[in-house]
Amino acid sequence: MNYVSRQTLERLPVYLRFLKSQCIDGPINTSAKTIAEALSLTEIQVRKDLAAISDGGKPRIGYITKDLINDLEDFLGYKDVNDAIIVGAGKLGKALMSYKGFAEYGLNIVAGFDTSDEAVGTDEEGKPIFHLDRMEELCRRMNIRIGIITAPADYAQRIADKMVKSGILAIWNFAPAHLEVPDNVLVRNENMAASLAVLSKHLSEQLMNS
Amino acid sequence: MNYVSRQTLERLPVYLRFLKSQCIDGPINTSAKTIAEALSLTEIQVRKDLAAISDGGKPRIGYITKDLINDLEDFLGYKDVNDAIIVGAGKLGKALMSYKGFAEYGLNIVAGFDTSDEAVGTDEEGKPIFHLDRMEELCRRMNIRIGIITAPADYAQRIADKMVKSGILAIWNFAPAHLEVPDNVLVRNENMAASLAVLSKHLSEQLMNS
DNA sequence: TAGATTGTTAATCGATTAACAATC
DNA sequence: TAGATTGTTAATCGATTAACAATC
Repeated sequence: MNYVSRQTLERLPVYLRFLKSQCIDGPINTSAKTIAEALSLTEIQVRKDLAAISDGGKPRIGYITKDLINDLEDFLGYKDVNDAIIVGAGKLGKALMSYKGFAEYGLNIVAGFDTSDEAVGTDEEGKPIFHLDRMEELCRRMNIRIGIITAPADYAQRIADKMVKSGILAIWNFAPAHLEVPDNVLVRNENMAASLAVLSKHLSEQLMNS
Repeated sequence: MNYVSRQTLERLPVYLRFLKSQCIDGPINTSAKTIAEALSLTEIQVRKDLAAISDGGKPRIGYITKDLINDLEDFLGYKDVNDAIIVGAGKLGKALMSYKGFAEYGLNIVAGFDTSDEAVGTDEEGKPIFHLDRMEELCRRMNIRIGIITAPADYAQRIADKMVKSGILAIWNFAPAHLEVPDNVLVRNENMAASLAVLSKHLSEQLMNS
């Protein structure tokens, strides 16, 4: 499979979502132009992205929708299930635990962990919340590779350390904290502050010009 | 104030967070090197970013921590309060409504909206949840400019349209949907599927090489 | 065949990095 | 003064866009 840049990789699920959304009564073929227009991208970019992960479309016809969906799902690994655990069973943590949509992406959150007496021992949509002390053992036993951090920032680094020790290789970090991890471990920050900065900058520019 | 690229803008809150985290007993001065090492960035990048938004540091000394914090907060508008509303009072919506941390960024969620009988009429951390029909009137009356979408994808575009009609200029979209809005309105997608794609790609690469 | 659409090669654009002069 | 650290100008790098040949 070809090399795919970070930017391309992030667009692929967007293409897939669009293709699936039109699939029910959908056209047999879809052109790069159609996709580009629907998603406010350029035709050329869509073609280049798709060239990297599909066997290619046919001139004058476009891509076979069904095959393209298939290729995207293959490449993104949506058909394999990745088990994950989540640390921090506050409101955000519980919201993610009970979100049904992740199944579509092959993400399966198997359990939550916390240290508070209130949370530990309860369930969230049938998913158990254990004490943090039991995390390593469960991760090892179940071969968990993905960890999600929804704990307060002060604990984030310690949790990340614990995750690394438990064999986790990819961390999805919702805490406003920079995490230090070994090279083979990837951290993806869901950086709310960055998003807010972009929103609020746009706002101040808009209001300035009026 | 200088032009600041999207990438720089997204890093600024990270610098600010670091500076604040060390401020209590913190050093009077902070160098670009210190910041870069703490955040796994390069010195040069930090300097260039900071040059755009501060009066500058002093050779051999670095930046005056207190002033730098001040400049960053000014630039990012953390001292002004931006009121916002949120549509979709499910678990994620409620989690965001009750998150105290947004205050630090100058974001103030004033109310939630939903259509379900269960949610409408209730409170979340003292913030009322109204019926969606009342959104436009409240936005107009309170001059709301920021809207947050935490509703199912199927409703996202209709909600966005309603937000635009209500005078909202910046939309923070958590729904897995592409939104069409006028040019003067900015959409920031919190694209979970993109994050998962990056995590899962890393994982498959790591597991392949072992 | 004609023409729409693909994939690729080259050009452009913008962000990051390097080199270096300025200065406390 | 010497040397650490700043800010700026130039070089590099990578992603996007444009141009165009290939083809169904």
